[in-house]
Amino acid sequence: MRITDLQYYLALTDNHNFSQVSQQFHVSQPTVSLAIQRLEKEVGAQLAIRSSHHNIVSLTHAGQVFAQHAQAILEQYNLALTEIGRIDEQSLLLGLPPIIQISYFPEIAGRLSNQALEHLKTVEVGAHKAIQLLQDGKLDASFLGYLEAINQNDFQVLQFDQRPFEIVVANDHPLATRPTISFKELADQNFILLKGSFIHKQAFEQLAQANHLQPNILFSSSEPYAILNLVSQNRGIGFMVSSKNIQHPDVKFIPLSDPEQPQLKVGFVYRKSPILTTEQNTIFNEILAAIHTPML
Amino acid sequence: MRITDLQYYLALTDNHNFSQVSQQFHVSQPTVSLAIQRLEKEVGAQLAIRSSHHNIVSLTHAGQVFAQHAQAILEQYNLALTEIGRIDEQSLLLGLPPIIQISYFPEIAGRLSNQALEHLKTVEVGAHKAIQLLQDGKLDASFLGYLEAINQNDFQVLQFDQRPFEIVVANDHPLATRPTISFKELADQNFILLKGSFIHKQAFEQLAQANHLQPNILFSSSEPYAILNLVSQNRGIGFMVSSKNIQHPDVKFIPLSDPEQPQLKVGFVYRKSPILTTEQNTIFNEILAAIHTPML
DNA sequence: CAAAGTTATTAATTTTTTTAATAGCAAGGG
DNA sequence: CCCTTGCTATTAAAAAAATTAATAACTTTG
Repeated sequence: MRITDLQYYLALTDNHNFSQVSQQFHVSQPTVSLAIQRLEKEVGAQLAIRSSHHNIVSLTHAGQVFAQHAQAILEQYNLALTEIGRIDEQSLLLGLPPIIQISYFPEIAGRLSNQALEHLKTVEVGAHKAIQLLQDGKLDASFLGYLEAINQNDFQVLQFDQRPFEIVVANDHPLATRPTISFKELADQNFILLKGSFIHKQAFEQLAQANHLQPNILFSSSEPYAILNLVSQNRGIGFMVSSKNIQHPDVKFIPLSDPEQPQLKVGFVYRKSPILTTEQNTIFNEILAAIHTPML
Repeated sequence: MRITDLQYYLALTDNHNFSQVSQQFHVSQPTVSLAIQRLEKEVGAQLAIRSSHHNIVSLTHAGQVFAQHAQAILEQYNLALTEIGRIDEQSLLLGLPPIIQISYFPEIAGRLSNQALEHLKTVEVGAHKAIQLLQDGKLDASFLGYLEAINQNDFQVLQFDQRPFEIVVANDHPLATRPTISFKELADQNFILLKGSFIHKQAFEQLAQANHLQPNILFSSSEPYAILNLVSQNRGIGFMVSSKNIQHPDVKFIPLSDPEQPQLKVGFVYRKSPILTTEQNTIFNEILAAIHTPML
């Protein structure tokens, strides 16, 4: 069985037309015809039901089953090629969601050696995209921010921190003296949110829904300091995970008192048995050591 | 890329010897040599480090990465062959753990049409083995008995019932009048357990451990009625999930009062997007309908 | 019933794979 | 040291497999 035959077959399952497949791959029509016959002989079952009827090639039951496996094989094949293609770059390619980049990565980076930092490349991705890229072999590992535990069979997810979302108000805001605030007290406030952070939005909506509110969102910025500035001018209030990396003299972070509140969970994810060069492995272990030390 | 080349390569990763691989596959040594060269050319990287040195062929980093993918591809290939090989039998092959066979399957079978029952074949398997066989394409679906939620990415697990384990005593046993019993009261009892049911054993040990006991197990039988008989003769007490399919006039099932007690969870598992013949699909849907009706 | 669109078959050609023979290399034993 | 042993690579020839162009055969459609 050859990979090209599988490619023809998979194209056929899309196309339902031998001739078109042959054109797609710049080969003659009998090539495709014979390729499919070869496959059928090898698996011992008819895969496609041909009809000189215009346009209609349908799959047998075996053909449908086989299509799934053919796809899986091709994916694995492509994965192999991209992964091996990436080997020469001796760096470790890391996914980094925006929130982590802001709130955690400075601290983690501080714990890494220069040698490790030099060979570390990061790509900005959300949690969903990160898993996708890992699956495609386009990332070696990724940080993740999420609200609900992530379960991915083939990947190891290490959760290394968790912290609540807080309300940000100006120091001279009426709420600034409060030790805690419940979300439903904020029905009339204007919110300034973090743009591009799917997680902040998700957490915000979760709280809004639980409290049956539809809070007004004044503005979204992808730059946390822009938000703190606007908050300090009392243009609105913020909703953000507190972090020692995000500070402003004129604003105050106030915890929520809601009994059920979303928590930002922060994790590190990688293939269960990653094969790394010794250089990559060194960096990898440094990162693992860094996240195993509690965050401030 | 051909499957046979991958087979040679994988054998080589075991063997570290081109000549032995060639003998294994009854081909000449240059065949293997050239196959590996072809692979290396196709993936664009050296895979094996040869040495005319006796016995030492080692893998490059790329070679190790590629070995993983080669294995995955071969597994998928074999899976395709076995699955397609099973298609002709028009029946649905179902895994059935012993406990389910005794406690649930009679009721479920009663809800199926004759047509469905005729084409249903069952294989006795534990939960672990069931998932293994599903992954190998050797089962279409399986019932599962388990204590802790099962998480399997590629499979759909429907939990359709859950019930506690109970103590079985003879009607004239001193404990027979009790509405409930706590497990730690049973330290001095002789137990008669269900043999071959990994789940019963696991639940029993869980309770024993939680109560810091090492209860005496008098006997294990794989036949539930043998247990009930012995219990009725006051030879010992039983530990079993109650079921209307397992009854005996001279014994009584008594619930445990322990706050934390294991529950037998009963589920049905199948590939997320199963491809079934229309006949199989009919049976499949009947089973789904049957388990969606609450059990007695 | 002819035209258009499809897949299968055939025989010739081309490409790829396999082989037998052999070269070449390194280690180990006398 | 040299010969033997055990290995892989390289050849050139042979065998096998894949591809093609040409064409047959079939079905629907106008």
